[in-house]
Amino acid sequence: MTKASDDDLSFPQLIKWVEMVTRGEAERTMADLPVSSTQMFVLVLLGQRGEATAADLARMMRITPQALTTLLAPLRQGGLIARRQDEDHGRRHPLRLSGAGEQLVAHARQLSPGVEQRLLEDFTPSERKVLKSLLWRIAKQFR
Amino acid sequence: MTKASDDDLSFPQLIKWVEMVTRGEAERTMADLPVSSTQMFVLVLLGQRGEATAADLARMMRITPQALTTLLAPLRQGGLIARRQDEDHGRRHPLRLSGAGEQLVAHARQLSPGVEQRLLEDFTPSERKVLKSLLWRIAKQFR
DNA sequence: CTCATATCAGCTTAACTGAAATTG
DNA sequence: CCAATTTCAGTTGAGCTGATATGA
Repeated sequence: MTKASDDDLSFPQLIKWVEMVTRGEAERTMADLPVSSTQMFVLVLLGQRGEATAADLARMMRITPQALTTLLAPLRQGGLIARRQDEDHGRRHPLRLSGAGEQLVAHARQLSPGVEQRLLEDFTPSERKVLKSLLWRIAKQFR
Repeated sequence: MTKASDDDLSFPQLIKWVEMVTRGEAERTMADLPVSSTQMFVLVLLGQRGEATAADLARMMRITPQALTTLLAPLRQGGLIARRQDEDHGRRHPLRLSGAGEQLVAHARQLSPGVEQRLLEDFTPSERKVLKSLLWRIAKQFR
């Protein structure tokens, strides 16, 4: 039995640490992709949603709509995202992945298991499943 | 049984999402503290270590030593970190929390349970424990 | 009028690369 | 000479606030 070091860090700090090392690992693995890890996350969320406005995405990520506008700019400019005019609400512009965007997300997805393997090397399949399921329950609240 | 939506996102993306919403929650809770969430994380790591060089911290966080130098600047300038000269290795400068740094970390720690409670509202105590223990095992590899 | 959406402008912070000095 | 540590300089990305325009 180790000396209760699980409690040395609070939940927000633990998440921060794991995110930093995961991002480090992922960015080295996906260095040749034309988007940053945050931009990729926007694409992934959009792919999962099918269609969403910029305001929707900002709420899901808990950042300001302004921050999302700047995140979106290079993605639109790179042709990864398509925008249409909402028929009923003139101010809303629903977004979706373009064909190129879908391809890029699919490509990134193929690289993910390698990242996971390096970080969760000593986890059993069951432990991995439990971890992802618990994380998913947190994220889901912001879907 | 829900339709296996746990697999819709890869592990790196799940972590990214949870970190973003956690950071959002934590920064609103700790808005009056004089450091950002990343700066606080440096302080927390240092507090846990007792003493560490800038190069040590950079390795733990998987960022470049240069990035860490810039993170450190406001912390040293704010008197939250003390630096000493290593007797044996002239180039090494071990760091530790100052009294003010320790106080600030302790204060932030008091605010953490509120953040955790809002994010893990529907988690049982046992589920919270499992989650933190699994996250800790990932982070530990970079200690 | 008010609320939501979208976007422009300007700012700060947190990363990066490249280069240099110092020490073992 | 080489490797590790620290730091300076310059750059980019990702957040923020404030302001503005438009539409339901």
